[in-house]
Amino acid sequence: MGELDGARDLLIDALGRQSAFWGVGKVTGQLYAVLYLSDRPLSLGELAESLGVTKGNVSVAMRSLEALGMVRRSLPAGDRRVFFEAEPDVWLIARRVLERRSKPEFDESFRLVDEGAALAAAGPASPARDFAVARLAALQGFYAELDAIVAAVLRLDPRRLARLLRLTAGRRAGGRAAR
Amino acid sequence: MGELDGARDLLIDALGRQSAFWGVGKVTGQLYAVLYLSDRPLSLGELAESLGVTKGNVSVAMRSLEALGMVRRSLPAGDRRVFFEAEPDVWLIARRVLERRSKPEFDESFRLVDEGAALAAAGPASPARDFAVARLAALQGFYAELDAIVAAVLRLDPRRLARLLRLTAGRRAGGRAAR
DNA sequence: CGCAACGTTTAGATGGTTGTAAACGGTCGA
DNA sequence: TCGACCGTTTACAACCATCTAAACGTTGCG
Repeated sequence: MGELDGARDLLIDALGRQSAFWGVGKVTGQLYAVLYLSDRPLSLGELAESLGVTKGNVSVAMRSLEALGMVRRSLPAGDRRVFFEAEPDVWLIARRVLERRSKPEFDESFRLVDEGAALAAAGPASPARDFAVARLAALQGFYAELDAIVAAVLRLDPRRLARLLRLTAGRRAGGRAAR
Repeated sequence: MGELDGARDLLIDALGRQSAFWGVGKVTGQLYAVLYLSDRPLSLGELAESLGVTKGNVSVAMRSLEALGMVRRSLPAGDRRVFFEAEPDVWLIARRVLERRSKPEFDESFRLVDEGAALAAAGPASPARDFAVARLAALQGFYAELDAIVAAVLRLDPRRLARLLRLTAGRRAGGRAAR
């Protein structure tokens, strides 16, 4: 079991870094790592002990994980404890996070840029205004393209998408890689 | 000029939100917004005044913006002031940020997962080990696919990429009109 | 009943980030 | 060479997120 524990510690480190980097808190990712490698659901107390943190800390972190759809809660009959198990489909998780967390923030900026572009276009003509209008139009184009990419990532089968992009990248953008 | 100022304030808000969301600090994005809409380079003092923050604050923020390749510094002959202008290619910026900031963090996690997978595979066979090995293999697949997507975004022309993905998405799911 | 186990909530400490204010150093013009 | 102007750096204050510890409410069991 030594190697398994070592592997688990490495994953705890890896996912803890990731979750901290994406602004979701360190223990959040660490808890997911523990559940991801566990072949049975774990109770809140077990999770707390496995990371050496308090139950209160785990309690709030699990709420975030549930909100992101990263874990499921199960309540066995005849047991007061609540058990958690990891959602194993990491692509599903990535899509959900992108959709529920990044997308709204992104859309709000998009809306503000649209509003600003309309406002600037309504102003009296001047060199400064023309410059700003052109810049805002370029920014709108960027947002639109980014939106298309995000939409594709959200809707396409990731395996197919990765292969498609690998092919296109290999051909240096220009070949027809359809099949 | 009223409409222009309004539009500028909206962009300051939009990009300030974005930069704060991506963990780069609020004023950083705000400063870029000011420069992005300015038809002439601005000095550090002008930037500080336009946002109502101190010059010291602007000084450090501009350092970050330079490190990300989001602004350029120009030193006109016969003027002690330093002037800044925005890099206008937002796709170029997005790619650079993805490359210099997200990619290393992502690669480090990838490496740790690889290491963990190798370690787990080396351990004595058991149901728990087989489970963990399978899970880690799935995670490695996820990272590999994600890597392919990121590589494509980094290398392809964004306009072509957006169109390609729009087409593919349209063929697979219902057509999605651009905004 | 009363106790024990469990998860949740709250108050407080702690650390990291972000901003200000002011001292500092360098450079140009008079 | 003096003085004014700029940008940079430093020290410090304010804030926000995160964690712990402990009180709390609930539930099952003897």
